[in-house]
Amino acid sequence: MSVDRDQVLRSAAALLTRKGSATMDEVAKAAGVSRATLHRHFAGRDALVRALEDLGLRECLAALDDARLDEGTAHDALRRLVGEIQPAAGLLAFLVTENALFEGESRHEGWARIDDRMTALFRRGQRDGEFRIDLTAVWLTEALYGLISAGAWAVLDGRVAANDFRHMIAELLIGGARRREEP
Amino acid sequence: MSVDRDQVLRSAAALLTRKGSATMDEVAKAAGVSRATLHRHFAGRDALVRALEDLGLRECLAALDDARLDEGTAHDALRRLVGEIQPAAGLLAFLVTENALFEGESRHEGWARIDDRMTALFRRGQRDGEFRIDLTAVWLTEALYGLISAGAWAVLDGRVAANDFRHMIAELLIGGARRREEP
DNA sequence: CCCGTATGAGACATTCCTGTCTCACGTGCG
DNA sequence: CGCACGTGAGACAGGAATGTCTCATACGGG
Repeated sequence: MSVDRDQVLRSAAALLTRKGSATMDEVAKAAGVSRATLHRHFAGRDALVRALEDLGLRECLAALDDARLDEGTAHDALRRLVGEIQPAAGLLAFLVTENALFEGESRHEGWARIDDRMTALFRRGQRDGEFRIDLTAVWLTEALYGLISAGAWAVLDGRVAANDFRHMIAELLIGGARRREEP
Repeated sequence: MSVDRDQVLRSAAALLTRKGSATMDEVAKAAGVSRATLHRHFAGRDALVRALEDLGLRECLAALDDARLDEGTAHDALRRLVGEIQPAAGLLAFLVTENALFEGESRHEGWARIDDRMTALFRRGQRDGEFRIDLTAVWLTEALYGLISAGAWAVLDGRVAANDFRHMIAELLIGGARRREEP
């Protein structure tokens, strides 16, 4: 009977990513609830986006924790991260795209911490000689966001199987598209 | 005196990518023109998005032509493509993100042709043994879109230098982040 | 069983956006 | 100079979206 708040947010993210001008009515329909109920849970569009931020932030932090980024090789940590973050990929795609992460001129504070942890992973990989250094850690972080978003959309559109999400993203980011003699 | 139509469209794309719910008034302000003038050039929001589609389509097709995708190695063709498409990266980021490319259920016809040409490049690279085959050509195409968008945003935010755009994207896509002994 | 709780449907006033119009101003050209 | 053209600023009505409200209904616990 009770509405699944997180599920509503996920539907909203999926819709808003593809149609940023969607109205509250459309969001409600997409989530399968009435506009009245949507308003009971989220005071307005701003509150809805805020809630999306919060949920995305929490899920990303949880994924970062579960991925144990400082254990093992940076390669393996990155693979774990992509796998752990997959459930939040849709939310992430929305948040990365939308200005939601920016307040004023600088990035959302909580988001900056996520950025930092990811960048730190790439830096560790570079220090340990696992990652090349001509591609900056900051760029690798941005690229990871971009690939996760692209992966989320590709899965939604049926262009990539959900089961391949982790492999496609992690292997492309780590090893690139070049064919190699030795694995 | 006369308004630069393409410049208005580029400003609109940059704004709409980050704030999909922006109003015509905000678009006009961002482009540095009055709302009246914006309306004189684009009948309404739909017409504006249509014009964005057209411009993006034209620039991407031009980039594809100039990149001569079927000449030389697939690696080099990809590098040329990324370089040629950089001026259109902002537009592309908007079009990839927004539902603009979808009409009904299937992708915009003109866009499907661009997709095909890019995918064909990756397939050629796979046939010639340049690209690995465990990452599908369709995914590599999607990933290229994602990386171009991420690159456009990173440049806009000053996180990556404009001059590094081509290298960061092409090298990451081709070679990945892994450090190698032999180049 | 009955009551509390949460939802869906719809009405409503208000606010905001849109699309169009008019008028004044500045620029370029003949 | 005088004219044509394009623009900025603002007013305006119409419409769409928002936010709030009421009422009926369905479910679930006590």
